[in-house]
Amino acid sequence: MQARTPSRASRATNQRRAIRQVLERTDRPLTAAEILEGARTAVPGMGVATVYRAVKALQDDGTLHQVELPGAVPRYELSGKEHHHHFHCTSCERVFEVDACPGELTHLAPPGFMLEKHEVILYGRCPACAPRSGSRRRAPKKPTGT
Amino acid sequence: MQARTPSRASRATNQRRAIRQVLERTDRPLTAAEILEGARTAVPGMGVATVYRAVKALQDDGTLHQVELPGAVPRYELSGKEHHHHFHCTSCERVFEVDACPGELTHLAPPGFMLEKHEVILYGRCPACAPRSGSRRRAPKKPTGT
DNA sequence: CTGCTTGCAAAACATTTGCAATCCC
DNA sequence: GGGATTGCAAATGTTTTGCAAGCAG
Repeated sequence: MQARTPSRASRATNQRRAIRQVLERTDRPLTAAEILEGARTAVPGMGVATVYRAVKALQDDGTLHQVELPGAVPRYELSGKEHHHHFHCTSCERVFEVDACPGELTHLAPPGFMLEKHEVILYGRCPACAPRSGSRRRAPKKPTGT
Repeated sequence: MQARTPSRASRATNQRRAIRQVLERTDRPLTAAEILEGARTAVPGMGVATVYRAVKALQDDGTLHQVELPGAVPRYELSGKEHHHHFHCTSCERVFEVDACPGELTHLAPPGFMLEKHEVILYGRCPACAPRSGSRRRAPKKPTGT
């Protein structure tokens, strides 16, 4: 009943393509700085502003999602995933996806408060930073912001 | 084996006293801006830097505690409370204490991850912002930072 | 007095925005 | 060609820090 709305405000540029690819290649939410670093391998001259603007456009676009964590710079991950939470490594500061969820938490809200949603963040050591028996993964590297 | 260390780096100044009082009078975590506003009724000329430095000193002191929430400016609350979480009102942005806890969440951590602690944040409407049957409390007022 | 504290202003960070040049369609 | 997009730099908003003056002990 309606032709494709061609008025998509989003254009396919090299930088946006690069940004999306970085997110697709990684299995964890990335900070703007991490995205920039990764995207620059494809588009060397990319500036910070572009990352922020593209990330915003891709959010409106529904392509990606912002992940806000306590006392940390926001991360971005591709949309389409099911309800999940995150694990924040206290050593390398990287954030990982956690597909589990404690479930309904309505009963935790004090009387008079209307619960709309919840957020659960787990803290600890990721496999690469675990004290012993650490699996051999990427070397930990702290993101710029904290 | 050692006398009381009198070298307590913390002195009792009007501004620190004022800051502590503001926290004591309020039953919810406050932002630096909220603390400053409240403390200025007692010490009119107080500057922002003093709030941040005092808050830091009072943290080392063990007097208060920093509450970090996703995408929000940090709040501060008095220490000594038991393990609890927070409710972040999506309307007035104020943060409230929640004495409940979903309990042990070790089972949520993916294999290979060592869980050290967890954080649960509830979002929704506080009693003052609830759509209907709202109890008559302080008028909502958004804090400066977001 | 001694040196921790304070207020002011500048600095540090992360993110946003103005603007002219550039690229997509 | 026209408008969305980009890079640069300046602007924001929040927290930190340098420094000289002030206050607590």
